Amino acid sequence: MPLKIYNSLTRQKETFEPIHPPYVGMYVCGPTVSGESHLGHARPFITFDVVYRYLMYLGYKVRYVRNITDAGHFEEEGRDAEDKISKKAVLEKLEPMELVQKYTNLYHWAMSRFNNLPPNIEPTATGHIIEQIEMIKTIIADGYAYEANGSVYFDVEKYNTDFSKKGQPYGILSGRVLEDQMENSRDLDNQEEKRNRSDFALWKHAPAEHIMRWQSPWGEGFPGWHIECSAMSTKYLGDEFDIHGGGMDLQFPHHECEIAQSTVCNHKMPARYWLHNNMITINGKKMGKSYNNVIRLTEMFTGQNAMLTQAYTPQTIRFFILQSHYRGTLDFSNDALQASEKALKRLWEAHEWLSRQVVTTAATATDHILDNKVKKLVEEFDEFMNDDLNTAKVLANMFELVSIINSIKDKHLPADALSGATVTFLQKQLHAFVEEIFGLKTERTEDNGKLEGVLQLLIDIRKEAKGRKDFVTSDKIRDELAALGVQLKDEKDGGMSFTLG
RNA sequence: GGUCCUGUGGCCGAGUGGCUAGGCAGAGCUCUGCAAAAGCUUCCACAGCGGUUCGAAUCCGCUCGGGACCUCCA
Repeated sequence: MPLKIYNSLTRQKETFEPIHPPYVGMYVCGPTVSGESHLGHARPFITFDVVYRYLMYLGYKVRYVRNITDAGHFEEEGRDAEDKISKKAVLEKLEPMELVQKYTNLYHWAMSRFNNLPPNIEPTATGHIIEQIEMIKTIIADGYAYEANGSVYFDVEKYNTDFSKKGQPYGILSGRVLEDQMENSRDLDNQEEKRNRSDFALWKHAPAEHIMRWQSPWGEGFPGWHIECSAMSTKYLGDEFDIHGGGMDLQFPHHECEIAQSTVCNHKMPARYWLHNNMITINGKKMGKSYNNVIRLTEMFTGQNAMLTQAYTPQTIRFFILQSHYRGTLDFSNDALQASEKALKRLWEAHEWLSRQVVTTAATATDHILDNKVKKLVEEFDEFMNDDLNTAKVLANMFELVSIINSIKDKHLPADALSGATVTFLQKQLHAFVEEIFGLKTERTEDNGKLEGVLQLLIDIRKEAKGRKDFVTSDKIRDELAALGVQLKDEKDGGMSFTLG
């Protein structure tokens, strides 16, 4: 069964066929580094990290490009005509690039805590001003943009008229009809510069107080909201590439404008498959700055936010996101996060135990029904992922397997119930899906060597105490370690294990 | 106002018309020096009304509720 993904452009699931197999080009809209990332931002980056990992698992050679927007984008267009980044820089008495660097660093730190793989190319908007200007020049030359008072606007109506004939009207992605837009578009300042209200800026004239500014054929200014993605995706992935991703809220106008710009310049729809993840909500409302309900990632990790009853690890959040399908909304709550925390721990412990088992491949199964069930559950991992990346269903199967693994571990099921080949297959696929594709990892990593040695010593002493029925000593060790957050667990075979936190 | 999505058990969440998703929480049991962990069993469900169908959470209609986009937004 081949990979099928839901294409926002056609509004249906389609079989994924790369333009130039085995190569795959994927562009994902990255962050605007004018502030801290919040929980909502985590979703696309984790979702598309899993897409990236899964494509590689399937054997594709992927070039994953995710930009950093470190220039442009208005707080409120026209009102003070001030660049968001430069505005904040003034307030904080910082150099714009100092601010950009600070939030870029924070963003990279959060990405690595989530165990997101770095993209192959992470281009910045400020590093591609020339490419953007060149693209704007082409659009003007082709007659789809015009200059007004040092700014350049895209002529949406002309584009729509001409490209509707080619089956690609403005609004093709979001399903909007330009005529409706014209009537309902909100009143904005600087409208008088535009020929039509739906026209959007490619280049903005910089007023005197604007700090971030570049020379252009139209005077000093800075690029418009959408042109950077067109310029950078074209430069690194070509006129036509495979996958374009981002949050659903970018579908309009951002991705719609990207399509228009790129199509004029390159005479092609830029991407074949458009993937959009849904929003994270909180109390049913989208988490976003306009709603004043964001929880920043640093707050998630420390618990320092009034909406949080505790801190959550990056892996808990990653698991939480993977438990739902990426196209549905996902509601945040402490209860839900706590459930994820426990579930992840259970999954991880079973996976870890199983991966330590040495298997005799030649062994045959004594329980053929169970053996077949396990094989089926594992084989379905691929099947579910191929059905529009249904990570939730894969996890459901994993938990059925966790029960079986734990039963064997606790000797409720005989060790030879499964064939060696099945156990090896299970080990291999669990490793592939849990670690390589879902990108989950254990939280306890560093300085474990010495600590584990000390713990093992305590465990040995406790075992000896138990052996001579000195429960005062054994309970003391257990309880005091528990108070420090180290949980000891007696196992069936007289062994003992521990978990931190 | 326009376009679209959505309503699943205490909570979160999958669900291709017919077969208990799964997780967390609750109850009982097993194991255990006691716990914890784990296993087994179990409770709780498809917003409402009507229609199609042998059969609907799943298709259609209506009603009610929630949300997103139309403006920077992941």
